[in-house]
Amino acid sequence: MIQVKLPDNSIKEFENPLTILDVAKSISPSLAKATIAGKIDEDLKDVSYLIKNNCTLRLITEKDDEVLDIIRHSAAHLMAQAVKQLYPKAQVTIGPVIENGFYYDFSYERAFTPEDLVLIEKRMQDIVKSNIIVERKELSRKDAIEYFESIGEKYKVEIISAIPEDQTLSLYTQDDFTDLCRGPHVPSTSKLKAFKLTRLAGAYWRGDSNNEMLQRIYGTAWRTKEELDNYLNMLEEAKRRDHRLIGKNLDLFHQQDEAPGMIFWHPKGWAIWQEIEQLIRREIALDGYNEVKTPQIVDKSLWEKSGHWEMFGEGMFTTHSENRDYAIKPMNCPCHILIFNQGLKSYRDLPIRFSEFGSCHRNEPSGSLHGIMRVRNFTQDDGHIFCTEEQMQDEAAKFIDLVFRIYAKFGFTNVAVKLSTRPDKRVGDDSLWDNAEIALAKALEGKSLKYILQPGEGAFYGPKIEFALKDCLGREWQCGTLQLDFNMPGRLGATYVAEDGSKKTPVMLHRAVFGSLERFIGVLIEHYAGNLPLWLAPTQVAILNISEKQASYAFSVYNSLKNNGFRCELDLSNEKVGYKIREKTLQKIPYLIIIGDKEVENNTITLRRRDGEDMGQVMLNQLQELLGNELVN
RNA sequence: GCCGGUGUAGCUCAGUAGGUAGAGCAGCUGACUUGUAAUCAGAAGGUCGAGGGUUCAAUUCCUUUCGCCGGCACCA
Repeated sequence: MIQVKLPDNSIKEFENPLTILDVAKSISPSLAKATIAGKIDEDLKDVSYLIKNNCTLRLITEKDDEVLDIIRHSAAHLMAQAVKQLYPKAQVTIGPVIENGFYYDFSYERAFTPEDLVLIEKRMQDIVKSNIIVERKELSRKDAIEYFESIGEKYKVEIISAIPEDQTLSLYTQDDFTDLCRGPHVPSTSKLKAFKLTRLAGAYWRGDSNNEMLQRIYGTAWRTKEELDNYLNMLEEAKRRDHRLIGKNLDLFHQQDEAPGMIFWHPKGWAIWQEIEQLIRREIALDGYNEVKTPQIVDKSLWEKSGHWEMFGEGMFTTHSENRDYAIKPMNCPCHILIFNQGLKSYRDLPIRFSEFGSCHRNEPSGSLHGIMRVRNFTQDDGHIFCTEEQMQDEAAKFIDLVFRIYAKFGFTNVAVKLSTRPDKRVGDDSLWDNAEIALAKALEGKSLKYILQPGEGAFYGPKIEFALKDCLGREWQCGTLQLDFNMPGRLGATYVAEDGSKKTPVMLHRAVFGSLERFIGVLIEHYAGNLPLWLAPTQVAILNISEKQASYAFSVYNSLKNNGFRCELDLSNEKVGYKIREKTLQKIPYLIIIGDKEVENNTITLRRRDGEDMGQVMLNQLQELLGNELVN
């Protein structure tokens, strides 16, 4: 007798082993039809899975969240089947599920084209219509290798060879297509109702740039057409929010061929920058930082001592003068140590906190550049804290508070925290790394912060905590960082005199709230879709007259606001007010002031908000109060 | 850096089986003096990313190169 416990805690008893589908059938035919997989105890299984022992079972239908991964994985197989039918010479490699979809990498004699994509998707639809049964079978390694060798799929053979000997291998077959896969999968292709192939790309075999480049096709798949449409709309929305587009339309900055990866900030973009920079200045002053400024170009020997030359020499811009070689600084930390090294430091001086809006250059690979998010010249809101080992945990904790405090001022409250530990390529011995990693973990645990561990992702000189903020579309942007460094101060000869009179090497914390100001502004633009809050808006108020008659009154309103520190512009152009409103609204200016004969007569202005709300007539002093109240930062 | 795509007026884009290009908007000039998301008219605006080749002739074909876009790889 087999007992199967269902989610409502009822127990069904069966005489003989039976499949998950049989259990579903025993409940109702409609449920059997809707069942896509089953969860036996904690494992997802195909509906064909044979239940032999007592277990708990939850039937997975379209309504369950678990079904998404199954659908996406099956969609990847479906795509591979379509590709093999259309292009028999293509070899399949891997096809995993990713966020929102799936991809499959193929080895093929030529690149796929957008036209191919249309054909492939069409063929996928045909296979769905034919309602092909998806069957699972298990094979020994030897048989599996033999099978894939017989059909000429050498990548699959390579994959199987890398799978541990003791693991059972399962194959999934749908009509003429068989793939190696752990599963589970949908029972038949008709379960795949909402998918779309989204893009083509090159991708290295096994993710290694030394390997052959494969043809990757990305797709997305969902439970329903509606979910698919929602996702596609989200992609469209992301396009509309693209900082490169908004940056151009709002005249914030530009980039051009002569300076790839560099930014030309226009007055409006720079106004945003300055607001942010000043805010950080105010906030870190509260936390005891002292701002410094260090040279842009420093002798190569410093970078050799710091270890950067060996590690990142390729990525540094260099120059020379009178037989000396220099590097344009890619980081500020060595220079901050040089400031620390001036004069004798006592333990009583610690912690010392230096901050710098440091303009750094890194010769990033051309293919990695992206708008203002990934550039070759960026400005770190950098800071280095020199302290004793006893102080470092408090300093780490203090910085964590600072990060959350500043993010909140920009409306970011959803922050992911990650701890990255020692990478393969690193400096310093393991005992130093042990201490550093433990200290960071303790600082996080002291704040009861949940964090994600990222083994091997640390910097070459120390482990780090990363702060990634989530924007309104749920996208994650890594910004803040806190890195503990037991190596560089020693390499560059930093010391302080301890209580016992001995010379000791301080611990250094590298830290940045935004990492790159350029990138952060890009994130802000996309998060707000250009509708920046009043305090950040490059132009806060635009004053529009109805006709020439009110020009001088409008000008006096403009002057009054300007003299009170508001960023405003006056539009006396010879256009209809509807035209001016449209123009200024497209510029995403938070407030529009409209001035006609009525306003002149009553000594008022009429206020219209960016979202279109007409706020009626207000007195000028009321306006300043209203705007002032909104500028809480 | 790698794979693929792409580069035409300030912007968004059309176009040429090879015969040196066209629209809308913006800008300019003029008229209109305007009440909450585009008033009308006129004139003007381009080494078709850059270099080389084929050709009587190249923006178009070939080639090199640069930038940009989508991924991959990288990211102190």
